[in-house]
Amino acid sequence: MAEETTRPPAARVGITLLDIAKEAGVHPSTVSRALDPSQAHRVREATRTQIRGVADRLGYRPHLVARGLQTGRTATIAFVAADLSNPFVTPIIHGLTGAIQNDGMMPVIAETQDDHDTFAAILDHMLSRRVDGMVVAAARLGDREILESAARIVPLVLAGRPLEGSSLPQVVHDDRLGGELAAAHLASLGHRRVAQLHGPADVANFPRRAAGFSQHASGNGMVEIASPGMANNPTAAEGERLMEDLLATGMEPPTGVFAHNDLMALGARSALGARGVRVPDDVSLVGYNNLPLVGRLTPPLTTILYPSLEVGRAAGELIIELLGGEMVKTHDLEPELIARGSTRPLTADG
Amino acid sequence: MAEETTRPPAARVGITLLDIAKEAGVHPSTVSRALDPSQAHRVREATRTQIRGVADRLGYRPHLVARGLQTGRTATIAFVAADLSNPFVTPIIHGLTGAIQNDGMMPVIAETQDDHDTFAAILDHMLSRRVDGMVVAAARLGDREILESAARIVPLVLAGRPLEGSSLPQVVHDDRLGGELAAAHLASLGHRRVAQLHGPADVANFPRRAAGFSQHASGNGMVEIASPGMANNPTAAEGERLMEDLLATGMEPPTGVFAHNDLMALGARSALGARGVRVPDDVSLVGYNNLPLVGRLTPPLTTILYPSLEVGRAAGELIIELLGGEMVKTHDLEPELIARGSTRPLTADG
DNA sequence: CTGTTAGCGCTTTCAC
DNA sequence: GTGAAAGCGCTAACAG
Repeated sequence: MAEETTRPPAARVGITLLDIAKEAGVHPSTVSRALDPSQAHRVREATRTQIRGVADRLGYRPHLVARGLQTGRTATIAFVAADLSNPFVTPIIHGLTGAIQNDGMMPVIAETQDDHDTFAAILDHMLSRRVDGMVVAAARLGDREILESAARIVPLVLAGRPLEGSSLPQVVHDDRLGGELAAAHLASLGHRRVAQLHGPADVANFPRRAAGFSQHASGNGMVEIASPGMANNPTAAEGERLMEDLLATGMEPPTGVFAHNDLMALGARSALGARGVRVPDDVSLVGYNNLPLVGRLTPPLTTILYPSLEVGRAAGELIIELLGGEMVKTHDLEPELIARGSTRPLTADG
Repeated sequence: MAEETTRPPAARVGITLLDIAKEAGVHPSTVSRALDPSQAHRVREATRTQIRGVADRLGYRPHLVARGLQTGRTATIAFVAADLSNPFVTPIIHGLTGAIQNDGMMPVIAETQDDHDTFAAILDHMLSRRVDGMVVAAARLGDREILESAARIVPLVLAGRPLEGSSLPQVVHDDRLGGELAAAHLASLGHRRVAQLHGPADVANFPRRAAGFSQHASGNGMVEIASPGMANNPTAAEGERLMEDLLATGMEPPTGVFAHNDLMALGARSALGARGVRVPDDVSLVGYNNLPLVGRLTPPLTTILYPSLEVGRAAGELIIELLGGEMVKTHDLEPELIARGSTRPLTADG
């Protein structure tokens, strides 16, 4: 005994396939087919255009959550950064977004703040959201297990920060070569006494840069002044601190300094300026990343190009390949020296 | 006649409530309650701890998509930017993420590239995703209707870019006052001949900054040199172009220049440098935003602080209030002059 | 305190 | 070419 239909419990918020089906006098599944580009050919043309007309008129909008529950895919890629305030991550997000947006996919963003437990919680949460894939730019050495465990469940790509001793798919950048380029550049300018400002050791980029630099330096007769410790974070404040410590040792200062990233280089510049040491007259300074603005500093900063935008794009493409079951062809993006005004030839009196 | 159970069609990927229920010998809904903090008290303690034990042992992870379909909420906030490569948006994302991440919410990011149709498509897509709210930092004048139409469906907050003639909830920043501060600063340094480098007119921030500046300038006996057009985008390249055009007019150049944002100021600096015009010796230069690095330029850039981080955070809080059905108390964030080395008192010979 | 039942909106066999 | 029926995993009435 059919009663009058009662209003559904949840406030009706949108048009559903059922609404269209009723209006068009067909079955919901027919509407589903007519509206799905890959199935539309199974529906007679007349029915199809009629259905589409009704859908447009009613302002139908597919319910991606419902579809996701059915299909198991959410058209969503997790992007996990350590610190969103680092200007180095923005271009990665930018590249990633561009690479996946065309496929209707979008990144969901979270930030670990370089805390392991937060990281673990975020990975877990992303899995609960059933993201289709993850791009991780937050890896530190201690995070390997949680990352590999997540990667067993969903395609996961490392970008921006590599991970020592892991075989996870990643967008590879040759940090070691970057370090070599920095040393080679200083060597070519005649510098002999050099020093590095080290980024944190558990972020794999930095030890690699350090190794490349040291190897080239020692192989070319340069003297590398032992560094006064290591940055806790790769920030300007830490670069400033390290540079101060170096100057405070009282030993003869280096004529060439390689800071492991641009932010640290900026901090170092401040420390040098405060001591009356001029760049590049007294000290040549090399950074890493080529952040958007460093070319406009006075003097403009010599740096190693890190192709962030391309890294983000490559990560997106990699994820999409992985989703399509394709072979993972690991992308490989080379560093490049950008010589600018913060380095100059060592003169006789320098 | 019970046959042997066949494998479910879709590859089993995770533990479900049903698995736990079977294992624990209770009904799925009891499991649901036991695991939901707000319902757990309705379950006997013994049952509850047992259920939780089983859940932990099995590695249960709630299926947020399924939950979302049932509850109508996705724990997701859309963030729509015009251009993710503008360093001005990162802090907004950062602040937003921080403000909502504690509630288990995360931003999904998309980029309009300042294209109206792309914008419309993105809004539509976000609605299809059933995001719980939207934070929009991409509004241009022509986007009003699509924004208001989206706002009728889901809580929507404007941040970063206001919208003329709209009553959408927004994080308010007083751009007009910012313009006044710039003019007042130049006036206090004795500058009389001034000019503006205008950002695009359909991004509401810029006309407001312009109006504030002009009003204060004319009210204080300054002569504002007519600008050579307007930037198509608020970028360094456009700032450079405008500054070149201004210098190329051949008329006596201004001694004080207000660029509508820092990027344009940087471009202007390059144009000035190329002509041998020194900052601040010949021209005092004021920007807007206080981007992370501009304080470290030589000379450091005088600018108006735009509190991006707080804007992002406030937008997140506003959205959460809106979701909770609270009154919208519009946040209000003031500009602030940051006087640095790119401006200096006008000397007799200047 | 727990089980039953229904259903969120969609896709997807399987029939006809 | 279209309809029927089932079910993705969960929550939320309603009983008892």
